[in-house]
Amino acid sequence: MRMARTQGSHSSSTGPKIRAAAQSLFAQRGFAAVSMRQIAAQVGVQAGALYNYTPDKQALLFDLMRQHMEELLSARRAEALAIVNEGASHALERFARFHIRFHLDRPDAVFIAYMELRNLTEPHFEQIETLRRAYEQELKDILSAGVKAGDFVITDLGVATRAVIAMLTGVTTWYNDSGALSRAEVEDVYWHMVRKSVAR
Amino acid sequence: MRMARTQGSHSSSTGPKIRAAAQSLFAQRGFAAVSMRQIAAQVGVQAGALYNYTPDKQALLFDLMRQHMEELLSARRAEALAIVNEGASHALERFARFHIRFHLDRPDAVFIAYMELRNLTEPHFEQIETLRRAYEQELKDILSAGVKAGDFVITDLGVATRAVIAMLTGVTTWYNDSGALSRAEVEDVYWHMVRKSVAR
DNA sequence: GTCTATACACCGATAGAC
DNA sequence: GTCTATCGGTGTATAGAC
Repeated sequence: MRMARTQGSHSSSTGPKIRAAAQSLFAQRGFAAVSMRQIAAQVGVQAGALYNYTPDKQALLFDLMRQHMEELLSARRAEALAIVNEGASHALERFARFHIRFHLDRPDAVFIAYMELRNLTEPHFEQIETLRRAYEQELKDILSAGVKAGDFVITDLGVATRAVIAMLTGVTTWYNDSGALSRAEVEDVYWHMVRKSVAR
Repeated sequence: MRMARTQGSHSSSTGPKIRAAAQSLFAQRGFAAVSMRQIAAQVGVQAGALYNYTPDKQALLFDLMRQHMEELLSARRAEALAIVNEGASHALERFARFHIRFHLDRPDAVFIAYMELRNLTEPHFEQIETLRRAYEQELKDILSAGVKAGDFVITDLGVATRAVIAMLTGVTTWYNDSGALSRAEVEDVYWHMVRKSVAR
């Protein structure tokens, strides 16, 4: 039986809307628990229409994660490029504050990037992992330079890099804008701890 | 059509087997992506038999998480009770090494405890959260005592507590027994960083 | 580009035999 | 306590009209 068309936006902005809806739902409930029908409902289209924008559900997840990681890496590199010849300690402070700020600004994307890695197919996983390692390397280079300059004392460079990132990223699991501390105060607290953790 | 019985263990150990299978599968693929049929297949029973042991799928997840958190808390308290009158620095070292050891020994349970909180119903979530806060308090008490004694300098006690736990728990995301570092070496590296992060 | 409709598979949970 | 069988629902993805 043929039915009259009941809705449908024919909008050229459907693509971004799908991405936004998927990001919000994936972060809230998890990739596996969200259906294409739920994403479509949030956008205001039927489920079949989503396949004009993504070959499948998993590719939608991958696009979100890749965009997030590329944004993270390029934002970091842009900030690093703007500064030249600063000491290792200032570079570390810049990295720590950047990391906190960037992550607190994007709670949904951050959550997905950390929780949904196992839902990527192998080639997609590899691409995300490459981006993650490149970002990690940014911090590793700072720590390495600080050790060479005698500013830092670090037992194992790789472990220290991951430890600092884990500590900083942890802020996303508890920070709330309506809590007792402002973002600037949180940045300060973490920066002091990071600084001391690699100090002489 | 009635069929002949084809398998079924009638084993009294089915309960533990179900828990083990669920833990392994939930950790690998995520709670929402695992079906009761898959768990049953790994145990060697039919899906319906699982409901002799759990009222529903979500209660199975909760039991795993509660057991893990209770084990974590009681193991920590048992170790703390065995020691009296040690300084804050030694207490912190003990906590750091305990945390790393306990978490590296239970990668599946740890992964589930951190990733699947959102799949708990509200009353179950509250119970797990209470246990998590009690464990966090163990570290907070150590840090607090160290500040009072003048051993530590900490800007914000709550943030520092969460930062140290996040740093230590991070070891589970990369450590591999066949890697370059032994568990003892990893403990040392993290302990040195934790110690300095709260130092004067 | 979106719709309606549907193919085909799988889901959690339950009923009742043994 | 486990089985077989099934209920009612939902899943991803696709086909074809407009």
